[in-house]
Amino acid sequence: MGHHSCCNQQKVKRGLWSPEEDEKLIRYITTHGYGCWSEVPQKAGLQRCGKSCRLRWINYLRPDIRRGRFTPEEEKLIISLHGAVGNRWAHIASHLPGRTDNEIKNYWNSWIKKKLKKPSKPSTKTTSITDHHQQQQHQRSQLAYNTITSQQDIFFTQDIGTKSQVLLQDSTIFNSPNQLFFFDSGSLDSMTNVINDATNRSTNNASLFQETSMLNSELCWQVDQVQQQHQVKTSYAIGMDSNYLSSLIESMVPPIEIPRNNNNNLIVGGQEHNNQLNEWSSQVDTLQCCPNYLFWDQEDGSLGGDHENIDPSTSNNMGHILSSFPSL
DNA sequence: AAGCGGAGCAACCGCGCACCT
DNA sequence: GAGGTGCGCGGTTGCTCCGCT
Repeated sequence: MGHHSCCNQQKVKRGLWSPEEDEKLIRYITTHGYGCWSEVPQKAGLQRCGKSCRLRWINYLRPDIRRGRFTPEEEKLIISLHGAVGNRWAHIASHLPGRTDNEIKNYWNSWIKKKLKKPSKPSTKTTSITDHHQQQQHQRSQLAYNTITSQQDIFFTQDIGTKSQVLLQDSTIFNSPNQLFFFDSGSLDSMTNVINDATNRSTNNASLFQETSMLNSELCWQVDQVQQQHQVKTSYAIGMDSNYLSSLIESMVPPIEIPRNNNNNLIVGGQEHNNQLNEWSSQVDTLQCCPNYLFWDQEDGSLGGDHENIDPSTSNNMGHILSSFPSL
């Protein structure tokens, strides 16, 4: 990849924009539109590179920019979306009209720093979260849980394992009656196979992971308050990226034997798997799981709309999910 | 009042992707 | 297909402001 020619010019100005420059840019774009950004500075009489003009316009000068404090609703949405898509600020911003990715990013960075400085609520139940990254994720999850207090909270989450782990650790999380969790999606074939396989081999937990075939199509995991004591009555599992499998299974799988061959590799569908499946299954092996945590019931609700082709990795689809989300 | 440090935020940098030639 | 260019995005930097000592 070569350098961008517009940014190599010696005479381009950098640093803060003056009001005169702002005015020139606004005047030009409002009359001509921006078209090709690399041509904007020349045509607008600015000694800036096109990139700089674009950034200034998008992040500051656009007429539809909303400034000022983030509302609690916006905060919640940011938290939820960040849980779902991570640091994809542009995607998050697309769900917050008038807010820019830069603004959200800055807000998150300062906000998260502030929150993390506060001593986190010590967990009453101890589970081996020794890894630093896991601790960070755990903190983030706790943060989300502590922050979101409405009755019907929605979590869009990538770190499904962390959250489910937290759920299992902390019964107070179940105090909210209808919490919904969205997970990023990916191929579920192998996971479904594993779960099916594991379920078939489980004698004591036949009710677990019922209807695992639905894993391929559904996207929501609903926690029902009725089932307190760390038991989830109605759970909808959904498309998950393979990256999340380990922690998910870690938290959900009942204490069953995962079939392995002599090389300690996982056997799924008669085939040996020595990839991620082994990673998570090894964690499963060592984790203490409550046998009655999860029930996978037949899906009887719908997120609304046609989500056959949902690709949660795109903001549009996430927007679709959000907009079609049923009011509970 | 001056110095210092942290918070907030605007802007830059570097990379990846898409498109065009 | 390869190279050039434009755009968009996430990460980072550095400036300004403000509170504290």
